[in-house]
Amino acid sequence: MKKLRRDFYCGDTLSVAQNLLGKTLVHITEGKRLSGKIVETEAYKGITDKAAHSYGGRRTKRTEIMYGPCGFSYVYMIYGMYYCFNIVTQKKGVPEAVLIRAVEPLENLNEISLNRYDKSFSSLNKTQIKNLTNGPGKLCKGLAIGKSENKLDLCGGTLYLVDDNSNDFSIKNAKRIGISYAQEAADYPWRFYIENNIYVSAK
DNA sequence: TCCGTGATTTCC
DNA sequence: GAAATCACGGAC
Repeated sequence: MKKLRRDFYCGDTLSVAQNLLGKTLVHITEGKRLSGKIVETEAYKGITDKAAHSYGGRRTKRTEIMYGPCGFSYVYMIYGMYYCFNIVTQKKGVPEAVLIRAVEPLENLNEISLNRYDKSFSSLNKTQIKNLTNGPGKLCKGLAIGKSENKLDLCGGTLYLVDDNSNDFSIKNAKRIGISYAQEAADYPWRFYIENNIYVSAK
């Protein structure tokens, strides 16, 4: 169980997005350890990617973190209600990132359940368990990732990834989700997921 | 399958 | 100021 070092996050964003699959996302909050295995990611290739917040070199207070060094978190709010968790890739000045779309909950299932539903894990039905963290907004709520988790160094002690040597799966790719406005970029197969994992948000 | 929710950022 | 937005849950 080794914490991933910064060089893991630095480099080609499409490669990092695939390498992230099977890794464990850990959030230490209020003395508790919440974690889940990453099963679905999407790559956002900055300047040339119409679906990215940083398309065309757009640089604002919100996107500033993407221009920094790799291995930092980029958490943004969407539709006024939900957060999405991204990992900044590439070197300083290149605003690319990987969106974590879904995880399989691993540790402290009861805390994750309370965060999501205000109900204990043992009271959940099958559908509720499946829906715990199978989407970008859901996993942020479940793992308690919000505004205060933005701009964190993933090489620190609060929010980080570990390698549990989970390699026994095959990777599928597909079009990204929810970006039909992005014209030709909407068809790029930059979504990656673990085949046959029930926590993947869509097939 | 569709629609209301609802806040932050960005664009004009 | 207005529009747009990398979702979700519940009503049909």
